Amino acid sequence: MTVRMKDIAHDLGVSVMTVSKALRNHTDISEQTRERVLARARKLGYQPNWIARSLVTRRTHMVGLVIPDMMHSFFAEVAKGVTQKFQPLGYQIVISNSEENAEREEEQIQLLLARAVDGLIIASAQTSGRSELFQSMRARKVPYVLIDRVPPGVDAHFVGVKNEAIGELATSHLIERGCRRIAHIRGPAISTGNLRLQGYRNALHKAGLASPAEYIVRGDHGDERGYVAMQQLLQLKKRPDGVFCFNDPVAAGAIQAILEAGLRVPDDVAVVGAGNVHYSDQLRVPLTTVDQSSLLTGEKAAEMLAQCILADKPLAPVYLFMEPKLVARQSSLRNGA
Amino acid sequence: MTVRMKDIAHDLGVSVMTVSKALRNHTDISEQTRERVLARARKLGYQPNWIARSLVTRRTHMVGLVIPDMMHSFFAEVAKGVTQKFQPLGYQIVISNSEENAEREEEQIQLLLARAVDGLIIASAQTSGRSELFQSMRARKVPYVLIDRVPPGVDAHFVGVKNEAIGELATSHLIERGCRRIAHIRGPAISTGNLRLQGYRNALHKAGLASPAEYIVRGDHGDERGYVAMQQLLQLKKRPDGVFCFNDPVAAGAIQAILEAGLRVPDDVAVVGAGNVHYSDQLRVPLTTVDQSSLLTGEKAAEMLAQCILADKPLAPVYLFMEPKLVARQSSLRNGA
DNA sequence: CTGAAAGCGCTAACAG
DNA sequence: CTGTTAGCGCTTTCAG
Repeated sequence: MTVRMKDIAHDLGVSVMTVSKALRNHTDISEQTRERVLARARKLGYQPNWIARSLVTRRTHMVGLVIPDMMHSFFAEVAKGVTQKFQPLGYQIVISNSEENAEREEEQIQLLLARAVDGLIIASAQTSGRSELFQSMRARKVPYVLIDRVPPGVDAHFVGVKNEAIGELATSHLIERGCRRIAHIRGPAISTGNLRLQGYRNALHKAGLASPAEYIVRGDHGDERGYVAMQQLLQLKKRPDGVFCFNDPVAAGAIQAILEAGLRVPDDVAVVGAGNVHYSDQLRVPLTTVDQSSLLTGEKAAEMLAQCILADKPLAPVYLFMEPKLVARQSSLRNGA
Repeated sequence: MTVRMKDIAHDLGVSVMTVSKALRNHTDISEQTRERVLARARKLGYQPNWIARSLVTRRTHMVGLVIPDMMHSFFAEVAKGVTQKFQPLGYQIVISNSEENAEREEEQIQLLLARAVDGLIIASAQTSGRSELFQSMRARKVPYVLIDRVPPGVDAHFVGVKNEAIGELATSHLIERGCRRIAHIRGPAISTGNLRLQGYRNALHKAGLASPAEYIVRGDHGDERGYVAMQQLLQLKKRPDGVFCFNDPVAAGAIQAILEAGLRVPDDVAVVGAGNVHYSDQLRVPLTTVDQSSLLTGEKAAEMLAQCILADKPLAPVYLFMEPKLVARQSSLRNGA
């Protein structure tokens, strides 16, 4: 069976308490007994039982990470950032997949709370103002940090990119490159999608360009949807000469549709994505995109959460909005300006 | 504070035991009291404390997943498969990143054991025969399933692809397409890398083709390494006309090197990868690759582990080797045969 | 410096 | 059907 402190104590003829203290480097233990305990522990291959320890200390040294899709390379990168920051602190990460489903997200969070994780990092899939969930979390005093998306009606720690700026950067870039009929394949109706759309509109407005309603089509997250959305755009009488896509997977799908239609990228239609996923420079047409510091998002969220956990009391919410950066590549490289 | 069973019991004037049984739908509780308990629990927003429960039941309903790199889309896909299978069973996944480092892997596994996970799924980074780790796991009777790689000297449940077949499929394909000077950018010195190399050799041998030593260069996992390795190959007097790359990221790097050298893919050099990562058909040159059923790997490993956990005693090791499938795309589409 | 007492929140086993 | 007793492995508190 597994060795317990009791076993070590028994072997050495000391009390369990002595063992406990020795193992945790308490000061009020003689150097000699500490050595004896440590030696014995090593020989028996003792591993502390974290379950028991957690029950009394009320610390599990686990943090929950709730994301909508681990296959999306943005979230994978965030997860990596979070892990990198927390692993050295002795924390482990429990990952939950909400599959972009608000109810499942809620279930998973409840489960994580039942497991008494020390904190949570959440890329929320909530769309309507179901803020009870977050209120109940606050009531329980479980620290949490939101990332990427701002659920409606929630006021909490947040780390993400300036989404409106993404839309503006991408769209202005297309304008500079000489595009005049600029479409947008928009994302889902959550903060990221809405704000990028808003940025797109701002940029067009500033440049005095029109944005006809039919130039805005729904693309969601995936590349299949981007493909379909682009086909739709290509059938318009006034075909767009530039498209800003919600994210890189959508843009990849859009490019495929354009090429299949016998058109050229960027000469006939220029394309800009967002996210700068790590293979975006290796796509059929190297993709112009807007970098949103995915890894850093994970790292910053982890740091924030770690602070909350250490503080051991609710801290005033901190909002960290990161500045996006345009990464110009071939998909928007046209004769234009 | 958080509500405990004690609170419900006190409110209702019953014992904690009654509450406990009612909440877990034990049979020997009257319908009436069960209702009362459930109602009260709901009103108070009671959540069972899994820590306490785990301490006595010795079941945590957590499984550990140890992988070398969560950014590599193969492992992300595996993780997704594992999660999909386990989430409905009420299990949660603790993910640990070994960063391809054997010692860190060992630490992480020890930590997971200390957390008393019910089981483990491991893509091991062990290179030398340090099998003590796995022996100690067996001694502790923690069920575990290995995936993707077979560490030397370990005999345990396994799910992975037939790596030798991958090498044979890819290389034979290049031969069929008319390549005669076929190089290999090999992976790391673990089972996957070694076996794919072996398959490459087998195929060449069967076809009576030579495999000069300088045609085999080290590429490891990443695309930067594939890029460098390819540059090296391009400088040989007898330039290869076909390259089988350890995996798709490496192949992407190789293609980049070829194009930058002013050569064409596949006409000057044909390229085949392995893994069929989800963006491989959208690369600059759509990549011929060998599919290894990543998602299925995760799902099957999860099923296997779930069985072991349910069985509650050591089961004879089961080895599941999946059949790879060639996915022919443009990067190998040449005039050849 | 060491240890005895008490308890974290829950459940298994048995008694009523 | 309900409750009592005991204890999971550990730590906190406080007395020697």
